[in-house]
Amino acid sequence: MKIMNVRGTAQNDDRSERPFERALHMVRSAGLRPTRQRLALAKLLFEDGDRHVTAEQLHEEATGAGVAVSLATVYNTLHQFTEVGLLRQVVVDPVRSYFDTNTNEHHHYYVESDGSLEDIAPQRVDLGTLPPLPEGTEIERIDVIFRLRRRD
Amino acid sequence: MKIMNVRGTAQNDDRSERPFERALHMVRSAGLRPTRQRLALAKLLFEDGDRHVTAEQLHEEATGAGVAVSLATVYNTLHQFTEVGLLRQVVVDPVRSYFDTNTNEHHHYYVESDGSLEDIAPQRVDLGTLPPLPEGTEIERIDVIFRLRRRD
DNA sequence: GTGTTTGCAAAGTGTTTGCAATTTA
DNA sequence: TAAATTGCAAACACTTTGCAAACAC
Repeated sequence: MKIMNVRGTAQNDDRSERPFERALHMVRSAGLRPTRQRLALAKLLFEDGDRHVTAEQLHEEATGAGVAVSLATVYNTLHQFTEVGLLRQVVVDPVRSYFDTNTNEHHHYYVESDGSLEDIAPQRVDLGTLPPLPEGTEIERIDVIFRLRRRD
Repeated sequence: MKIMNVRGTAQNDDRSERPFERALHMVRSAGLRPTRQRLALAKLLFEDGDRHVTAEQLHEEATGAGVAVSLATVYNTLHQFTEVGLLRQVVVDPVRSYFDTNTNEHHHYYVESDGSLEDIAPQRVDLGTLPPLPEGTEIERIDVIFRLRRRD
């Protein structure tokens, strides 16, 4: 079952389908060719609920799972998935790029010391009245990042 | 007039002093040797109210102002200033690193298309009740970023 | 003087790209 | 078969580092 959102980009619902079918269908309905690499990466990314990965991590994971994918392809795929709305890029660290499988509105906890990133449901963060925006601009998105440290 | 904040780091008040004196004093009270380069950079950074700069920008500015500083020194200085609390690093763009002369609590407007960054006073953003934090963690800082696009 | 800081050029990191070989439709 | 995609290695941009020369105290 496929769904298109307002911008016409593919949406990842349907957690119940088998991983492979699901990956196939997600890639297809995003308008991308279902290549071996894309399917393998989609499967890794989307079969286990919400995830936050770096290109390096995903590449190692794929390699470890016996899927031969070059790092360059992982980068390309992550960006393509982001463009079609299957992923969202999270900017929390000046050196690493994280990609989030949750594309809905939500916020993040970030523990810099171990690089861990966790979702916060949007209704847990109430921004109240929005501040006046600079002339001639409109909001594209609001990111709220709780930067945490481990106690002790 | 110098002030130390709770963490014992130097604070940049005293906008009224002449730029050079001010720079000298800020660098000194931060426990850094007042070298020609540090003073020149501090002067550029702090003489004109709140600023957001990248290393590259500051380097060009210094060079343009007739101050010979190597880019490596600019990077080192920006990080040293950040460590001692004179600057704060703002993470909004996966490729550029911004440094903010406003080290007090506040938030940001960011227009990705032109890389412009603007402060939002903390009292304009009311976060209401904070969400429950992951076990064993505490808040270091909360970043709210309004990602904007230009209308038209 | 002595320890700190600088500049340079070289090395590093994460990421992107050009292009031939491969794969999908 | 035609167009899209991949992989490799080289190129990239930004940032850090090693070490000798310059500088602050």
